[in-house]
Amino acid sequence: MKKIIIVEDNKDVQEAFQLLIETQTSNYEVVNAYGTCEDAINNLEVDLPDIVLMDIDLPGMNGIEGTRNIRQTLPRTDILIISVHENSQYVFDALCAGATGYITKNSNHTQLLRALDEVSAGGAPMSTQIAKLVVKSFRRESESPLTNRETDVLNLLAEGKSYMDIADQISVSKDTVKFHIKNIYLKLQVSNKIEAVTKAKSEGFI
Amino acid sequence: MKKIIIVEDNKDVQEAFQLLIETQTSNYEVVNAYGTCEDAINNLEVDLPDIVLMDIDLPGMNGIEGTRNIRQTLPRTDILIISVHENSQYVFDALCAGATGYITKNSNHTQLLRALDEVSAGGAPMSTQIAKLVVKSFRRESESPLTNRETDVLNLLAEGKSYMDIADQISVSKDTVKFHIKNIYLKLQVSNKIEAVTKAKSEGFI
DNA sequence: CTAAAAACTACCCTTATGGGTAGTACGTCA
DNA sequence: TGACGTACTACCCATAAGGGTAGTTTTTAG
Repeated sequence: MKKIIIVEDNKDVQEAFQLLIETQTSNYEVVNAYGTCEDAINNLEVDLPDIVLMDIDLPGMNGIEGTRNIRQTLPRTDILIISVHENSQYVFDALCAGATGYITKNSNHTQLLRALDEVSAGGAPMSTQIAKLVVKSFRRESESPLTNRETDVLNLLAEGKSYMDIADQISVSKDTVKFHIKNIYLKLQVSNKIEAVTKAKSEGFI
Repeated sequence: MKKIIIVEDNKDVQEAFQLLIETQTSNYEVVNAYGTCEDAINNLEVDLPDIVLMDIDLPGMNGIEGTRNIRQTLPRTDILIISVHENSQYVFDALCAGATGYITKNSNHTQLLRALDEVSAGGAPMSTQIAKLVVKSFRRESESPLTNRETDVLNLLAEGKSYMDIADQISVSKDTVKFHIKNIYLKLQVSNKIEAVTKAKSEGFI
């Protein structure tokens, strides 16, 4: 039997979740429900939840700070964010804070219960649109101003290779490598390796 | 009717997918199946697929390069990776290359068909363990071996500052900065700025 | 076919970087 | 109290990196 606590300030939603879990499942029990993270955190040692269902918009400490906080105390507890926000910043912040999954409030009952099962199975449930956001964050969209050769050179530079290493690897002279790098700096408006690599990475050129 | 192409060198798997899609769905049709990315790419303009089912281990161009390539030609086509690898590097590389979803080959028929529906609905299907990997990548767990001072120095280094810049900024001598950097290299087992910054970032130290 | 764009080579010069070695000073934990 | 970790300073040396200039060849696009 997995112990669940709910952190949700809207009483109706809180009760709906509780009812749903208690009537529709036999593997989960809601040991407590709180309206604020502060309250939940104060009782963590007593509740020892396996799973926390966490809202984001909460009075006082928000759900993301709460997530970070709870994970420090109970690192093995899974925290499932249930939020109205599909905004990418919220999602990433929550995941960075240590949330296990992120589903939206408009998910239906079946989806919520499946999410609980997925969490228990070591998974990371995310609603379709959320998963899309996460995947999108891995993608590079923008057009690179760099030529293929320059991109090759920059990639090697990013690996920590020296001019000579790069020259050997792409079979050109050291001066040619230097030439390409000078052009890269010009295009990216930087003046050293680190800045070039950092900028190129953030822009998705490499 | 969504058009699908399959890129998979194993004939049995290829035919299994094809059969599955043709017999179990009415919204999808397999317009072609190829054993290599090269073949698939050569026929892209003719096939104009809505969805590409892509293997990773392929003779010649691998599935990740293939994904990058296809996305350049047909940016609106969804590419669903179907791979045996649950290795995080493969997953991230695939997502970075522009894959829409990543499911493992041991997924059952229902899961594969659901993945197709999710892709069509604008989602990003991932099998449970894959989603977990992705979520984990947002997390920072490890303890930094660096002292506070070293971390400060490394952060400035990561901004592209020179030894002198850093010295001025933290009000120590250039030699002291050098000293810290030497220790950073020692601790991170690297030998230049780029490697240090890259490693520290990937380990979450900065 | 021709004019760019891209890739390439070369040389000069200054500063930055990385590696080695040798110390001092301060706080803390055993 | 004495070893250890941290922070700091200093000097030497070789090589890497960055910036400037001046060209040739190859590819690509109009």
